[in-house]
Amino acid sequence: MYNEIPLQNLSEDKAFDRYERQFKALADKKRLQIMNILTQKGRTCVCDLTPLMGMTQSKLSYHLKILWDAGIINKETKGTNSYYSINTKEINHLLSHELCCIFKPSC
Amino acid sequence: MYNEIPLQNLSEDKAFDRYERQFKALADKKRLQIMNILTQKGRTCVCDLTPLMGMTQSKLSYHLKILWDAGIINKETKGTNSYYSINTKEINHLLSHELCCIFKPSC
DNA sequence: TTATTTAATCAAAAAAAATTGATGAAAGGG
DNA sequence: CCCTTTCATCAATTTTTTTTGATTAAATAA
Repeated sequence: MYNEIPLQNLSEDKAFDRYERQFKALADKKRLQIMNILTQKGRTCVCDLTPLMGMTQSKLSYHLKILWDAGIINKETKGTNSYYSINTKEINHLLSHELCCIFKPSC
Repeated sequence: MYNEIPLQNLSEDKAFDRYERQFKALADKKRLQIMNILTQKGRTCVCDLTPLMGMTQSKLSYHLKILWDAGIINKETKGTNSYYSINTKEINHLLSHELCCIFKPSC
């Protein structure tokens, strides 16, 4: 029993992989706070983000990587600094207008 | 160091708890598939969902509870059967129109 | 009443994600 | 060149989530 091939899981399967990763990236309060700060302050470097988030640099880098891997934030390196910002297009694609307001400067 | 109170975390803090739980509920491919089936078939009982998802009843109940606890699906019991359906209002509140189409019958 | 069906829950095990502290790499400054 | 700053990554540990199989409860049919 339960060994039969499920009815779904053929084409949507791949698409859901991406959504799973993106929702997973947002499924953490600390990462939501990071998103919110990036929304309010715009492009921000890790050194400024660290005291704002009150977490160690190592932990912050870990969380930024998860958001970046999911494609919902952008990364830009200048000298020794890394600047992160919201990937507005991707966020608009994913979230409701109301929620986008929490993660978008224009609201 | 790192003992100072973060700038944020005062009012948004509570709000993000809810979003964290909802994104966490969506952050799993199996649960996304459940959402998609409920969208396409509408109100469905666990006994019909079980073969569609190809998973044990125990596991399915676990995942349904996570979605229900997050408030993104509705539950209705009739006799010994439990019927689940999308909470369209909550999903519209959370997700983009494009994504809602994947989780909404009307598209 | 007894047996059956449906679905929720529980405890233990397995798997995945987060935290910590240390190390390493790259860019600049002196 | 040496030193400092900034940030990413690594390995080990801790925490959280998921899976599994068994048990329980509620409704109902025989």
